[in-house]
Amino acid sequence: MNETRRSVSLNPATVKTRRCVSFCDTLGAVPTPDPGRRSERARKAILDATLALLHESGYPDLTVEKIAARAGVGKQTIYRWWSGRGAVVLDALVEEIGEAGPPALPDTGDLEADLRLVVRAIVAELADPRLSVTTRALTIETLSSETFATTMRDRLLRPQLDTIKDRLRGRVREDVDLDQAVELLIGPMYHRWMMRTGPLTEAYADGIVDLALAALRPR
Amino acid sequence: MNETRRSVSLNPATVKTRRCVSFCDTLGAVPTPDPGRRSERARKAILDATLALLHESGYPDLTVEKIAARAGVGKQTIYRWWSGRGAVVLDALVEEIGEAGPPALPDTGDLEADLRLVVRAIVAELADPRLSVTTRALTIETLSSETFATTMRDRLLRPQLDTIKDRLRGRVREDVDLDQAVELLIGPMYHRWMMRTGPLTEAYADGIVDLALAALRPR
Amino acid sequence: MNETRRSVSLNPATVKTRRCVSFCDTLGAVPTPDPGRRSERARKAILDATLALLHESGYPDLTVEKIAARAGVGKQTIYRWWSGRGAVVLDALVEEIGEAGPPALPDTGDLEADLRLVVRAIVAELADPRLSVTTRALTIETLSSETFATTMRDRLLRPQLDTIKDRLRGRVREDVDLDQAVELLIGPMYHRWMMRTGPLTEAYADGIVDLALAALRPR
Amino acid sequence: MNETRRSVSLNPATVKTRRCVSFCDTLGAVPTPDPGRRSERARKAILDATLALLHESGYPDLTVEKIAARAGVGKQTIYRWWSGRGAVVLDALVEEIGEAGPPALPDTGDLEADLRLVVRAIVAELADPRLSVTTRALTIETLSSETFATTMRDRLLRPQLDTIKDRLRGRVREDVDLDQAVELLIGPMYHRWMMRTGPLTEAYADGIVDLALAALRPR
DNA sequence: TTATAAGCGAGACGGTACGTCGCGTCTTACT
DNA sequence: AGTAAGACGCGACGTACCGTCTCGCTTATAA
Repeated sequence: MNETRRSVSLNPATVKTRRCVSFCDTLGAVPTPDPGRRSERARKAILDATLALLHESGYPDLTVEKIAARAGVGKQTIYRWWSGRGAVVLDALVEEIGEAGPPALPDTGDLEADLRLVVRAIVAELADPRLSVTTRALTIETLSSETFATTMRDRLLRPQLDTIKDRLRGRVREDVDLDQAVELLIGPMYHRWMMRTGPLTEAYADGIVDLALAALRPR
Repeated sequence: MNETRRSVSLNPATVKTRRCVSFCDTLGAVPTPDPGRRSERARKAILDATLALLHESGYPDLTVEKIAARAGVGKQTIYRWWSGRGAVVLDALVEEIGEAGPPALPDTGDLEADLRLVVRAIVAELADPRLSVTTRALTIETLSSETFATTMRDRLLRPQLDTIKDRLRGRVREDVDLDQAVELLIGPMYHRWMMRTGPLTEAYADGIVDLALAALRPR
Repeated sequence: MNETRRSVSLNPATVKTRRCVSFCDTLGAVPTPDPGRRSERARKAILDATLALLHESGYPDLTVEKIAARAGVGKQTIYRWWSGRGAVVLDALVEEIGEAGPPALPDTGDLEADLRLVVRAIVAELADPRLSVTTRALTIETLSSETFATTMRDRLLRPQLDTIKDRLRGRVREDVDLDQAVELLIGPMYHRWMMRTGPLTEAYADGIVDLALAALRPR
Repeated sequence: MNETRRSVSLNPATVKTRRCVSFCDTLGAVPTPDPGRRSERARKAILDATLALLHESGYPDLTVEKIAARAGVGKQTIYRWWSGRGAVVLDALVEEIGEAGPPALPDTGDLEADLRLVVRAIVAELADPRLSVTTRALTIETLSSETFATTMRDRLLRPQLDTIKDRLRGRVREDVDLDQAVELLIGPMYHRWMMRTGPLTEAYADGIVDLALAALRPR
């Protein structure tokens, strides 16, 4: 595979560095007005605009003002229902992923083959600059806000990890903690992706699966 | 006192160096003024102020203007020698870690015992909110800027990973890629830390070491 | 002495942009809903809330939204019957003054003594910050809207001026225009009050009466 | 001869909904940064833009944001030196009037003729919608903010009144207070203008002068 | 030994985005 | 139909920082 790792982010010399946290640690604490009166039209327009802008210009250039303008919506309508940029992005991505349905993990009976598929898919997504913008955005926001981290973990991450976890259950050494097992599979990829310590290729994905299975497989 | 803290996770054997040195060398974007005339007083004040603010209010609240004010320095003096907030933070952390000395990886001959020590130390640091601010800051900046990511990886991360890599060399299965091996050890921890998917305890550290060694150990 | 107005509280407050409006009766711009179904309870609550807020925080801080909130009324109920803040205020003040009854101008037969009384009363009211808020509010709205000005002039001001005019009739030089005569008496006070060009004292009131009578009295 | 005033006013027919404002009562209290560093270019651009917008669209449509945009200036540069819209307008008008020089009051030796000229000029200005916009704006602001009132009175009004005052000195009854005398001349006009209680014509101007002189002239 | 040019502190500048307030309109559910 | 409640699109507010740009004022060579 190629090394065309892309960069969502820009050179610090040319980019107006903005504060990474627009998310104000009040994710669940938005005054929550009566949701019955909420305009579904506005909600949808906002989430759509967010995704569009995110894919067009990346997370650092995403602003509440641009979202509002693109969505044809007043800023207040955004702040009424979300606490800030991060919260909107999270919802937008949840929506996006939700539409795509739950992550499909094949069950061929062959654990190694199945895992290889999943891990390769994740690696491919991380390696693709277009696809990984959102992951990058979520990760930044996760690091910036504890509240965001919690929500993001429960709404987006956990379901995906659980899928893998369920798949491993009963198929690995009995003394192994399943959460640790999943992280053994997932963690190295994310680390390499974030730190750019090496190429994200299919070969790499396979290597990780081999190593993980070597550790997990019943003897 | 802060001198006592050492960042196991980020320790570079190298930079005790100083002077000019900002990672803007690699950037080339800054017009490189005459380093001979640079005020050491200002440089130190800036880095100190940066660390102080970082520990007081965290990375998201850190701004160039605040650094300048706290350091009693003109903003231009910052922009003259660094390309922005991220660059200053990187230098500040390099300084901080440099003072703490190189990371000590014991060599008892017992690979498992040695790794257990290192991994436990890293987990301990990540688990401590006070200590992990800096790692958090670096990670955010890494995700935000490719240039930063490169510098950070080469100057801070690589040396540390190489220390572990060297220790593993010749002591693991021959068909294992050493970079992958290191990430197998390190990645899960960082993932759990970032995503808050579980507790960061000594037991967890030991579990990771067990799993990794199960995968790596020659049969 | 007769109180033509009462008012309370002054405070030219903070910076804010507000909309002033035209008065709706004359405007005809309001779709004139069926007045038969109008809620007297709401009407009263709105006017009361308006007066209360006016006296508490002054005209610049008075907003339609605050009136509605204080009155326990939907904003639409205000906009249905009035064209905006100014119109509500005018009605509220008409109500307030109406309750106090029409201004009584004593008729002792001594023109100078009578005028002295009236002019002193007006000066006293203008000098009292608490009482002059309402005058201030009406004047601002008058300056802002021609429609309001007309209504306000006809409903509030003219009756008062006519009272004085009637008293002067036949008691001043024959060649004098009575409207000008009244303004000669009234104008200077308002000018001094608005522009704060000097103290508003009884002595001043008397001085004005003296001057005006010197101009008006038959030789 | 130059025009002593320029000012402008709003066509009553076009008035519907407008904004009134209050001046934030901190006119003299702006933190006053070092005026030595102040950019004359920016200052001039702001005042020019303010006058232009004022004459184009009137006071109610004047906003700080528009001034900044038109002047090619950051909003902060306005707020750094003024407390708000009212303060800028005041300065702009002072500048405008300052450039025109002090109000020229002819001294023909014939007091009545001279006063007739002045009063006719004022009446003409008030009667002209285009010219009286600014007077209207200043009056609203004066009524809304005590601080504004003070500054406006001292910087704009007093000089003009003093010109008339000086002219009256020694030419009127000795027992007359000169401030009251000036207000006797000026007050009725402003009252009629504001309250729209009658036409503002030359005949009216002359009538006021006749009445005032009847009161003031030594017997 | 000056002059001279660099870095320096200070902070104003043109901007962008923030999060809030209030406008006047529109919608919903209730009376 | 009028009402209480309040969301909506909009526009302006006043603030925070961005990165750039003068200003004097040291201060360390090079003339």
